[in-house]
Amino acid sequence: MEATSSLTQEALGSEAQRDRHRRILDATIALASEGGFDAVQMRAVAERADVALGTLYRYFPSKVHLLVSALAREFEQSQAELAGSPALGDTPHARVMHVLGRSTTYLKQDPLLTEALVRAFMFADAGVSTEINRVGRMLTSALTDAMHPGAEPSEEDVAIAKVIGDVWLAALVGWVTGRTSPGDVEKSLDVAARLLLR
Amino acid sequence: MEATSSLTQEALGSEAQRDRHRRILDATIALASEGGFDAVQMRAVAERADVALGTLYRYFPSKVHLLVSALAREFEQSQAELAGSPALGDTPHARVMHVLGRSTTYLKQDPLLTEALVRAFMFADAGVSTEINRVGRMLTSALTDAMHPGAEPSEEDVAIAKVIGDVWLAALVGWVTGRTSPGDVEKSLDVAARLLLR
DNA sequence: GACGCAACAGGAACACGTTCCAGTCCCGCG
DNA sequence: CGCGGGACTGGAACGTGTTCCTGTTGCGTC
Repeated sequence: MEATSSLTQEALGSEAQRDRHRRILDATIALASEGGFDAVQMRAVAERADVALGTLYRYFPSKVHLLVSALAREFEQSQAELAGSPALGDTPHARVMHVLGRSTTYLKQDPLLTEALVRAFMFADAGVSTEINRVGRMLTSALTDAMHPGAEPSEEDVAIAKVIGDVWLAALVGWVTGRTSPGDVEKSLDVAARLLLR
Repeated sequence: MEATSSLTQEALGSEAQRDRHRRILDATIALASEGGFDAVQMRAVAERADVALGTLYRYFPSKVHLLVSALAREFEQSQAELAGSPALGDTPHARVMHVLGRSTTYLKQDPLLTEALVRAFMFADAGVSTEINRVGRMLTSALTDAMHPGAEPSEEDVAIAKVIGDVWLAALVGWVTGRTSPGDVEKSLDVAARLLLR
């Protein structure tokens, strides 16, 4: 296996370039954690990552690309961490809620980072659909696996997982835009999962 | 009843002010229809509405407020137009899809306007939650009424309507960000409604 | 009709995303 | 070692959302 986990689809040539790439994403996550979407300013990212502004734009063509790429890396890391611990629970509903609860708990711990990433997700256009679809697939497969561990998901399982993903997204939007509380996110998900998994 | 339908929560004093308010929202809708979110530039809105930039900001404290207010007015108007024509269909699923199909058809006719409004919805913060919740309530009650016409909606009806609203939002986001087609919006909604209304 | 004041017009100024350019550095190749 | 070209730096510059300031106008009050 590769040593450095494919950070994006394109392989960067030199070691120095991989390092710049990593520093930029690190700086992005750090700034987002500290001050949310607005604090991720391109000049600030460049300065903290110790690259010139033009270089930052050479690596990521826009702020949204940058944030979505950072989101994808974080999501991948957390999924990798969780890969070893299966969803607990006796019913599909319980296991799905376990998976969703873990993710939501993680997001709640870093509300500003969540705000930045969700906002970027919302503002993305077709140009970043690759990264976005990657995140969507990871979530869908995590949910279908929780519904029926180890089994090949049926078409209906996938449809249900997608609906739950939609509810999750809408609930996150409500939360990061300050209209609902993080508790409401889990409540919405519980209601949706109950309605869908019966 | 009032003659001029409360455009926002606050009543504007003079006739001239109500007229400015209307002109501003008209200009917003027109620019959004022509060029989407990016074309709704505050200077352009001010010029087309024939008000000064400072005046525009006196009426609407941000571009997002402006767009969400415009969305609320449009939504209210379309709901008022549709109030006379009940949802057709023999089952809750059919009636809900009829309601959703009408709205989606309407949105498809004006994709740039839809893009502008959905983007604004996504970028809104707590300051515009009043308008946003108004839109959400209108949608929810339209759906619960389609599910069981004339009846008082049960708690479960409301929960189902909210999930469908979430799916609708997520599907619209996918569409306006260029990741899916308008046809996919209706497909997602159909799948969700089928899963929920059984 | 005169006064006072809030709203408005016109426009400058600032912040941040984005683009662009001139000069410099690094690295492989002859 | 010297060259050439791509990558990087530093910084200027532009567009648009937002703020602010100054002067003017409309309108209710006396």
